[in-house]
Amino acid sequence: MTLSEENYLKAVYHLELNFSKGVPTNAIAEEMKTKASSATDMIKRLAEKKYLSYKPYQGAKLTANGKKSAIKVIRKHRLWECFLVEKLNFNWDEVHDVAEQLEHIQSEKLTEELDKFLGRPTYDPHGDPIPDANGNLPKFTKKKLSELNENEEGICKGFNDDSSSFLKFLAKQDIGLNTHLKVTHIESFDESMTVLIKNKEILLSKTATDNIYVESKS
Amino acid sequence: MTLSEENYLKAVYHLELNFSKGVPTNAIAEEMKTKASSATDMIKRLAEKKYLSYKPYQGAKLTANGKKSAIKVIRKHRLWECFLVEKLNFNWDEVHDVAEQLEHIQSEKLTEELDKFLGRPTYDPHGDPIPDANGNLPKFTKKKLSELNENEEGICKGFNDDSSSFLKFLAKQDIGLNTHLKVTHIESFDESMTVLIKNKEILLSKTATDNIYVESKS
DNA sequence: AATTATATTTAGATTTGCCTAAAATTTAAT
DNA sequence: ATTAAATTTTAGGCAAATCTAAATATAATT
Ligand SMILES: [Mn+2]
Ligand SMILES: [Mn+2]
Ligand SMILES: [Mn+2]
Ligand SMILES: [Mn+2]
Repeated sequence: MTLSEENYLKAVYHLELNFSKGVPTNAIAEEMKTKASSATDMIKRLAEKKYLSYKPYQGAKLTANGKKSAIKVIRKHRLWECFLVEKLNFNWDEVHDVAEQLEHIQSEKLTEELDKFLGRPTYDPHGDPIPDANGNLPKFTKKKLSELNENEEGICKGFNDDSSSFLKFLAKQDIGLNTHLKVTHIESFDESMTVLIKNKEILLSKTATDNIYVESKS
Repeated sequence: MTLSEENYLKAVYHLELNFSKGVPTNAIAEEMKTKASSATDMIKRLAEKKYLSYKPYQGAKLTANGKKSAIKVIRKHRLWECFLVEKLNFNWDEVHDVAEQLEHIQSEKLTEELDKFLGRPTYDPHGDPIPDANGNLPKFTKKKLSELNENEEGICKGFNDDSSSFLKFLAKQDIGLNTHLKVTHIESFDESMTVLIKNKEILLSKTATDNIYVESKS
């Protein structure tokens, strides 16, 4: 499997969480920052190789095989992110791009030994669960911050957007993994939220609260 | 620079040690396990990009720029080999192929932090010197074991052939980095050597002694 | 139901890296 | 100095991954 094929599989895997039927070509193209025609070509190749099923105009669905392959790549990505943060002094907002490269290194032994070396972590620096060697993901009851009601409390458990700009924004607001927070007010007209964090009240847009996962404390 | 371009630069760098004029196309092709025609194509591209100078039929010579790029890749290769052996329990005879992949990861910060994490090592698990961030190599007065005379003693400091089969052969003979040895006899007709290592006498072919570097103890 | 708009696919090109076979050049041997 | 052998280059093609522009299918409007 080529590097590009792996990236497409990963993209489809992530998108399947948001699409009940097949994942549309356009969604895949957007995720891969490429054109729909390129996506079509690659989807056909991956279908040919039995990594996904595909009917023209009906989108793509990963096969069991494709899902397994995607999860392997995601496992490596998240393990490397742990390594960079915990061993090499990287900040959590600067690991993603390097992990995008490291996730394609092919060596079962390397992945296994890295996992062992890191103490078999279950979550990456962004709170995302790390699949084990068999592809099993730890259970994860995540809820969007935007789903909390006024006066509800929660603990930050992850983020939907892994981009450096969003993570830097969070750092500036003093929001990190396991940060405790309380919703003090929801502005009805634009759904923006006032949140109490470490004795400071901060205002978060709906766009922001949609991308923050919390464990409801109730 | 593409992954393939980096590998060619590295190949030319290593070959320049054995060729006083330009490195012949055939030598590059052989090192890259490809055909002379492919090598010609790539040499032209690298010359176009000013990584090497090239006159048809006269072979290739790295420019200062090309040499710098090659050394950067070699630095990463050897640092990763240290990491695999010292942190991830790899055996020295199984790190090369994985390092061939890892050496292409692009991140100045990663290389620098890895170097720091490993304690700024100066030699890799095979005894090869690791260039520093500026491309400077530690001085290295290596001599082939085959150059020693009868009754001379030496300390093993590195190997020319990094292949798994050769390293496994060395392990079997109990030869490793810093192993002390003494030449007890040289068979004149085929230049094979009898060497005393840890109170055992073993016979080594010329092919073997040409690939073992020692520091003469005299 | 017909029309318009959107999504998707196909057609035709481009770049990188590789291949084989044939031509050209350099080197070695008669 | 010719001829023969080895090396190197050129010519022509192929597969992966991408692109733009045009054609086709599906979805939304009137
Ligand atoms: Mn990431
Ligand atoms: Mn992550
Ligand atoms: Mn190596
Ligand atoms: Mn080495």
